[in-house]
Parts: sequence; C-alpha cells; structure tokens
Amino acid sequence: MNTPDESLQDEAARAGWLYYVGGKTQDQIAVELGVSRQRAQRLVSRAMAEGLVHVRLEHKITACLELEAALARRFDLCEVRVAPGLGAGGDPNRAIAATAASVMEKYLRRTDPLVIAVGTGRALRASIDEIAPLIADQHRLVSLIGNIAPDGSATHFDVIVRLSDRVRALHFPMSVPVLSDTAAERALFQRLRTTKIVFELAQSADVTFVGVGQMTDDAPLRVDGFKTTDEMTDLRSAGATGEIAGWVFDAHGTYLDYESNARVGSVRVEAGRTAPTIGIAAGATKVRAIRAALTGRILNGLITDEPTAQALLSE
Amino acid sequence: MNTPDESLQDEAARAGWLYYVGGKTQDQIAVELGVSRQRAQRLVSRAMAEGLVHVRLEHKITACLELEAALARRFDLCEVRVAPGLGAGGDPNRAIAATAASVMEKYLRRTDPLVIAVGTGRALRASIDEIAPLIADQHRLVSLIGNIAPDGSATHFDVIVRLSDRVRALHFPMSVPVLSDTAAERALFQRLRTTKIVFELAQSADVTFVGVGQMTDDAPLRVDGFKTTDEMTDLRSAGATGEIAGWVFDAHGTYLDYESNARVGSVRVEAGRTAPTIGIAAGATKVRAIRAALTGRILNGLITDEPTAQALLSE
DNA sequence: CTAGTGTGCGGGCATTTGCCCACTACATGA
DNA sequence: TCATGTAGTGGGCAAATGCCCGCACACTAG
Repeated sequence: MNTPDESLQDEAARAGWLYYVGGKTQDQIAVELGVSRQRAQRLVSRAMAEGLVHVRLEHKITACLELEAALARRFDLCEVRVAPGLGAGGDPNRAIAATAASVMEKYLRRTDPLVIAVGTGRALRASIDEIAPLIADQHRLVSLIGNIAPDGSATHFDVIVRLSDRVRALHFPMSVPVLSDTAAERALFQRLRTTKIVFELAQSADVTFVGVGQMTDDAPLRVDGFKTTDEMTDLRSAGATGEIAGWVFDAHGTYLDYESNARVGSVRVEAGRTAPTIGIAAGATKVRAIRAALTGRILNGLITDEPTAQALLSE
Repeated sequence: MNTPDESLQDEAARAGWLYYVGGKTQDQIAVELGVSRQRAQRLVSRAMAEGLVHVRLEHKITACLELEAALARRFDLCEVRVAPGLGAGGDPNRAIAATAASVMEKYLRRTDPLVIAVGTGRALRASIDEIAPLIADQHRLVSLIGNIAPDGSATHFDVIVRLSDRVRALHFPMSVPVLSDTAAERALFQRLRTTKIVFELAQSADVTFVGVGQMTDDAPLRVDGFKTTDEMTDLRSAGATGEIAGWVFDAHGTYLDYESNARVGSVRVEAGRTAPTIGIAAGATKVRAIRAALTGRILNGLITDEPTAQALLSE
C-alpha cells in the first residue's frame, strides 16, 4: 500500500520529530524505532535535507532592523527585509532564502485573490524551497520569464512550477524561449494568444518577486550559458550594470536599448510601479546591480542580507 | 541605547542564526562573533531556550493522518490533529504543543476579525509558547476562566495574557475567582457588568481552545490545589470523568449537578456548539476524560498525540 | 551462472557539543 | 573595608554526532 519511498519519508519525519521536537538523542531514537544508531542518524539528516523540518528564527536582530529602516528611507521602499549574514564562507542565497520565504508566505496567506508574478534565479529558487507547504489556491501565479531553454529543456527554470506545487495555486508558465534567436522569432511568440494572456496578467500583478542579475563574470547570464565572456565584456562597456528577468539596465536603472533586449522572452518589469515589486538578491558582486535597480525604481522592495545591505548604503 | 538584555538577545539570535540556518559549528561562530566557544554554545542554547528559533515539521506521517481520519469519523469532528508521540519518556504536552500552535496560528492569520476564546492548562500554555509572534490585532481574545487564584495572585493562569503578548490582540481576561468560596460570591461577580461582557463574548466565540482535565489523582484540579485527594475520590464516585474550564462532566460528557460546579468562575462550554471548539490534550490518564468530552459533543475538535489517539479509538 | 554495479548498512573514529566546576568581577550590605 | 552573594567565564571531559570505509545484498548484462 505504501511505496517504499513514502514509508521512508515517514520514518525520516518521525526521526526528525523525535530529534528536533522531542529533543532526544539519536541513540534513543534508534532504540525507539528499532534501528541502528547509524540509520537513525541518516534519517535525521534526511529529514533535514528533504526539507521536512523547517527552522526559522523569530527574532529581528537590531542591527538588521536598522539596516532595513535605512534602506527603506534611502531608496523609498515599501517592503524591505535584511537577513543576518552568514559570514565569509556562507552562500548569500542560503541566508536570504528563509527570510524571503516568510515574506512570500505573507502574501500567499492573504485571503483575497492575488496575481503573483515571479521571475527566476538561484535566490528565488532557494527561497521557494523554504516556503512551508500551504493551500493558497485563491491566487494566480504567473511567470515573468519564458521556460524554454536554448536546448529545448525547461527544467532549469521551473521556479513557478515548484512554487505552485507547494501552494496548489493556479499557475501560468510562459511557453516562450528565454532568448529567441532573432527579434522576429520573439515577435512570433508574442503574437500567440496564450502568450498575450500571460503577459497581461504579469503586467497587472499585485505583487512581483524577481532576482537581480549582475554583469560581472559570475553573472547568471554567463554561468547559465546565455552569454559568452566576450559578450559580457561588450555589455559592460555599453554601460550594462544589472539585469532583471533578462532585461539589461545601466547604472541608473534605465533599460538599455541593447540588441539582445529585443530577443528576451520575458515581461519587462517597468520602473515606477506602485504594486510591490520585490527583488530577492544578495552577494558582493550584485551590489551595483541592486543599487541601480533601486535607484531607477524598477524595484520598490528588497530582500537581502546584512553585508549586501551595508554595501548598498555605503556610497 | 540598547539594554544589556536586548543586545544579549541580538547576540543569541545571531548565534542561533549562524548555527541553525548557516549550519556552522560553534567554533566557527565563536571566531566570527569574537567570543569563546563556551559563550557561543551558551548563546545558541539561549536562542533555543528563549524560543527565538522555531522548529516545525512539514510532513504528515501517514500513521498520524490515518488516526486523524479515524477520529474525525468516529466522533464527527471538524478539526483533528494528531502529533507523533514522543515515546515513553516524553511529555505529551510537549508533543502536541507545536501542532496545536500551528492550528492556532491558522485561525490567528485569518484576516476577518474573530473572537477567540481560550481556557487554561499546561497543554494550552505549552502550545502558545510555540506560536510564532505575529500581528493579529484584528481578533479579540477572551478568557473562559477567571484569573484570580485562591491566594489572590493571577500569575499561574495567565495563558491569555501570554498569548496576547505574542500576537498583539485585544484581550479580555476574566477578573473573577477561579473558584469562589460560595455560590453567592460567584453570583456577585457574575452580576458585574464587565464580567457579563466577557461571558457573552466567550459564549459567542468563533473558535474556542480548551484543555481537558482528568479526574485521576494527577488531575490539574488536585495538583493546582483546588481539590484534595479526598474530594477527588468523592467526585469520581459521583461519576466525574473529566473537566473543561473547571466544569466537571461524567463519562457521557454530561455536566454534573455537582456542588462545586456552582462556584467555578468560568464560562461553561456547552455541548453541541457549531463553532470550532477544540480540545488540546494528551496523555494516558486523560483518555477517558477526552472520550467523554467528545462523546458528549462538548468538543467538536481535538489536538492530541499518537498514543492518546490510539487509546481513544480502542474501545 | 557469473561478474559487474550500485545502493544501503553498520563499525569505528575524529570532531563537535553539552555540561560540570572552579574562578573572577562586580554589587551589596554589615 | 571586607565578607558575602550572584552572574558570567573558560577549562576540561564525557557524551553525542557526523562521516568515511568496507561489506552484503539485490539487480543486471553478458
């Protein structure tokens, strides 16, 4: 009746429960479940790895609160969250994921139906993995960005599918190439009725969550194979400072009239929106890009970590 | 500017963050914060002790789901949650606290204003300590039970104050003796306008959370000094099986016409309510009391643990 | 039937953690 | 001024934990 995988998850969940909630040692758990200590240990760490057990900190560190206030003032933001940093070795996406998840949950829990637009990116991906499963089928989730990768696959950019899996909401992925070969090809996709619907929905979103890409050599655009190192150099010399949903902007947060901006298969997040438009991004190399997006009012909300917040504020 | 206590909490929170979210060792945290490892260890455990860090399990164990379904069918309940047991040594209240907290949070997060009535008891107390601080000032919290202890103090029964501290909701404690000396004294209190308001509010509550007291020698009534062992024996021989908010009922869940029921300073939870009326209780000695309350339809919801659920179902 | 592959298990060990204890710094009051 | 108390600190050590490694069992291709 149970698949082996399910009963394994059950066992892992039980071990995690006894360990984290019950405060028992792995030895005691092993005895209780009738397994070896080693298995108990594996179950506990599996419970953690599979995200069965969620840890959340319920205390706003004063230093972070001050940074939030300073950021809100400096860039006139409607929603700011600063997560404590994880120090030198830590992954900044990891640091902000739990915090971003709690902000997203805040919107998901609203009882009035919302249109929630999401972009892509590693930070966003890490964040939705931290969202507690909940039923939020009153909302509509819409993707800002195409889900067809250059090689035809869609797996790497399925942020919205993962999210809707978690919250059972109706979702509208965008069946458009992330980057068309020509502007004409993009125009073709844009004329499709289904694409139009998704575009209009995304543009009228009640709240938008996006990652922010930088233009340094560790840029997502380059790492994910959309640009070569040479192309990145060209972009930089043309003034490119950052990118949101594939649309490249300069140091003032003004979108560039650049060739490839005519081929990206995504909704451009326009500056000066009044609905919450929240960037989820952290890391030293992203600072300039984030500052540009905030300055140009492409974003009116930000979730970041402590060192990034400090860097954003120090001129 | 910071009180020493605040900055200590900040430090503890930061240490807890690095430990639980960042996955660092206490040594690394010690280096990062510039303190000794021992202090880092103390900060981490303080973060846990002060409830700064919350752990919650996001996986329903199949066995518990089955017990929930069986309980809902058997007793026709609108809300059932079964937490995994904590084994022989564990405190059942501890086991159900996290689960109860998440149910209470579900109601607290509702955007429409609710009247939420709460009783008292150890299980309830443990549960509200697990509730994540959130702003829920749209609701009104009302106490079902008086807050004046026999010795005049009020500290031991301040469940509602703790809860409203956490969620910032308007609260209505009941300034009435838990147990008056005479029925006449109680009548006096009942005639007070403020008491009447609280009574009416509590009786019209949209959702009610109560503990369930047993009549065995470890009964809360006896442990807290309201009854002697002899009185308990009398009660039992009169058919008393359990107690909710101080009102004693028999094995069928029918309230007894017992002398001290005329002196308790609390709102009687009437049988057959349609609004969710949820018992939070677990433990082998409470099984008969819980079953009676469910049978008599004093409760139409239950949060308990696995062994208790099993015992309730086995006739 | 057999060798190859791979997945999971328990043994054992280095690292990490929790906690007792003696010590110090500071406050309080005779 | 000095005894006394209290809170916090680090040393040290036993217990708990994480992890590597060799082994066994199952499944597969030849």
